[in-house]
Amino acid sequence: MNIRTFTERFPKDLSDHKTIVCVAKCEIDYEGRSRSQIGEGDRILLFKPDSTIIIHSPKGFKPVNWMSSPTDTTVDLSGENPVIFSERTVKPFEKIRITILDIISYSGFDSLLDRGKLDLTHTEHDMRDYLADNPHEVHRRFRLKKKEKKTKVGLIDLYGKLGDRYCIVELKSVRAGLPAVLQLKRYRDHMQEELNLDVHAILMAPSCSKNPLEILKKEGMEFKKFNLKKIKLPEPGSNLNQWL
Amino acid sequence: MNIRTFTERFPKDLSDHKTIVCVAKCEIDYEGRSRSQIGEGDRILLFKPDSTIIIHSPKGFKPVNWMSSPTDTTVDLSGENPVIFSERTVKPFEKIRITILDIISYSGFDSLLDRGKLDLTHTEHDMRDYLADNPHEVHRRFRLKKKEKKTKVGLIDLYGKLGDRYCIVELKSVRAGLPAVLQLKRYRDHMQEELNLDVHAILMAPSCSKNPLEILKKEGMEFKKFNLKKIKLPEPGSNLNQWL
DNA sequence: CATTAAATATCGTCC
DNA sequence: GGACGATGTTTAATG
Repeated sequence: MNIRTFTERFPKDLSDHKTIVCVAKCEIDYEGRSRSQIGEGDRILLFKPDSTIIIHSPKGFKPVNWMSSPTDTTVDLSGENPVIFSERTVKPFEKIRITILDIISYSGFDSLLDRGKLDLTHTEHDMRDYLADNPHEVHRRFRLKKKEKKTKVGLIDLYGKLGDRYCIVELKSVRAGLPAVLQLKRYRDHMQEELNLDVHAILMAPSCSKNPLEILKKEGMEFKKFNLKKIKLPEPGSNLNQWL
Repeated sequence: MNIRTFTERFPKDLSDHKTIVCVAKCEIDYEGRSRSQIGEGDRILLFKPDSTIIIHSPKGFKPVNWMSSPTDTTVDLSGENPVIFSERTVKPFEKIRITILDIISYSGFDSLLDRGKLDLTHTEHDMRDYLADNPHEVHRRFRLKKKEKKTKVGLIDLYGKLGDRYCIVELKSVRAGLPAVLQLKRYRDHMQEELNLDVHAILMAPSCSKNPLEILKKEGMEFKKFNLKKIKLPEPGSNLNQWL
């Protein structure tokens, strides 16, 4: 595979919705929400049928550059090196220029089909539903009044009462940090102002950072350990299994 | 390319640090911080030399599944279908199982080389440096005392004085929302407690959401519009040009 | 190793 | 389309 073959095969524009996987030595310039430039190097270029472009360096999780759909992508073959040029057609307006210096591999696929639906569980959403169904795991006397109660300063995960005292609960499926503690404090302060009553606030998470935990306690709020991993939840795919 | 060829080519373990790009019909199971399952579909599988695995569906920016380096990845060829199994060797422990149902394309690359260094500009960091050098753009009388001042409740972007009054500045390179406003309020409240003095607080960003802006004003803080795009900054790559 | 905040964050959902 | 919060966020900087 060389550049000549590339110029023959790469679509003039990508409106034919092919998937293209190309390994190439290239340079890349980007301008949009920020700007970037990267010089010569070998990268994996992925052009998706929905016009997404993703460019990976041989290291790391994050693409070195990318363009989110929808984009207009064309290739200019008039110069010495092919130049792929792509512009995002909606806000935020961004553009990228990929100068192809050498083609290492090129493959186009006409009809990749993925009807699979990702079934993701054990997220914070599952935690919230589980505790709404099992309020005693929040507190022996907790009675739920509302899941995801909207307020002017944000969404309270669980809202209810402890005896005749109001109680709000903030949930984190991963270790809680300062933002989580402040989020809870903000909800509590807002509700206390709203109700003109003392409101009990509980943070539930598998763990909490040290400094934020101190702040939480100083503010008279409560931390309660809760690990989603220890809870029996339907396995991913069980929604399908019901049909078998 | 068929499964037999795949079983011949795919390394028994990936310790030889090849880059592998493979398009395959597959099923994927993941378990770690959460759990996921996805049934049969055509996907692009990328195995990087640093043991990163990224799996893309033909749509969208985000991988449908992935594994961050470092991972131990092996393939089991004993059954009817090859099964790629990968485990993360450090926290968070995670694992993924990719069952290969059909191979559409397979390419291995021994020596992809990327020495390019991404030069990214027009980020919040550039905004902070620019305003530190041009304090009058914060306020006509602003005198900088410290960039990135550490406090118990976080990092203050710019810290200085307005006449004999203390002043803190929070910067956002993108539209500011509620978190930014509360971040600033937290810094201000902390500093006022610390100094036992009234502290002026300024939020600088290209724009600010409506509700947060109201809260900011009610709290006696100031919003000042600042758009990095309008500022002349060195182009990406200019750090290299110095040497030419 | 934990903490903290940025990111070209992306994505979903509600309004 | 804006606003808001979760994310298997990842990444980088810092103590």
